[in-house]
Amino acid sequence: MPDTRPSPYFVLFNEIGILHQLSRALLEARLPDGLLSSHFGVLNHLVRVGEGTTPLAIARAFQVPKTTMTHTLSGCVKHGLIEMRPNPEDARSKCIWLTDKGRQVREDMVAAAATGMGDFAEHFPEDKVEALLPALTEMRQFLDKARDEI
Amino acid sequence: MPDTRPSPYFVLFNEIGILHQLSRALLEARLPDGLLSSHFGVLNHLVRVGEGTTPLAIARAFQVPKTTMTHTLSGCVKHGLIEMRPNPEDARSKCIWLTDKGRQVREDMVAAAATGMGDFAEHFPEDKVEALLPALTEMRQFLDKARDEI
DNA sequence: TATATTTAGTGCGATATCGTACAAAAAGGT
DNA sequence: ACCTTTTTGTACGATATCGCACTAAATATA
Repeated sequence: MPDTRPSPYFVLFNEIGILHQLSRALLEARLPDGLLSSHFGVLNHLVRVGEGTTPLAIARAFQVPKTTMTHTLSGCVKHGLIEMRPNPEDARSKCIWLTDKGRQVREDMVAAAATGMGDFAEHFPEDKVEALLPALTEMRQFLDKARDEI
Repeated sequence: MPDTRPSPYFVLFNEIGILHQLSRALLEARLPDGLLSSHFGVLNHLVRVGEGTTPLAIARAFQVPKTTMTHTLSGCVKHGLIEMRPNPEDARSKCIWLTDKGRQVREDMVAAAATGMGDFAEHFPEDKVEALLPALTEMRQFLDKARDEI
């Protein structure tokens, strides 16, 4: 009789998958027209980490293949949220900058997401969430390294 | 000057997105040929929760749209991992059962994933992971309900 | 019973994701 | 300087995802 009790690791990654699914669906339900959670992620990243980074750096930050990021960025360009300038230090590369519209849209998205987050925040106060972050971040960093090695 | 410091909620969902990305990529790198993390999830679910459930119930469990689950299940059928029988209690519905091959493949997948999990388990012992699960599960359940209401 | 509403699953179309292969530039080795 | 290897971004094709619309069956209502 083989094991049917799942190891906590499977449960963990299963929960993470579902949480990702749910949070994405919930966010996108509140975003305007064709805006996607991936676009939101990029805009947020640019504001937080700083503009002027390259597509590859962004892809690495989100741990998605660079082709995926190319596609996502082209979607942002099509929506007029970002612009791609040549990289003065590397002719192969590009630099990503927010447009004014992109900054504005990001503000709106944050606001929209925040209202949707209200109920959530009531049940899960900031300090409770913050308590989770170190472990999750540590796991992320570990898997990040493992990805290169394994 | 608008806020650039992200709320812990954004960080949380960002980490979850990346963790999902990484764990999926890591798992699929160890799966045979065309097998996908979604297939693995379905097989695992059938073993854990029990066979004979319906496509819709599985879709709800993973919180994906039912069309997505239809597609995933048809992939499993094409790989000979599951079979769909008519639901004796509801002629519209189907019941999902593992095939012998499906059970075998699931065993192999679990083994393959487990070897890849070895390093991870060293750094994150079971009890550390278990300590995280209640909060994550609670969040999942909350968002689950919120999805219907909002 | 007859009709309306809800529910389960699927076909279809649009789009996202991602692996492969590629071109151009950069970096390293001779 | 020349050649090789690595790196950056992209085009392309295959497949996954998912919203919409539909059929058939079940359920609720008149």
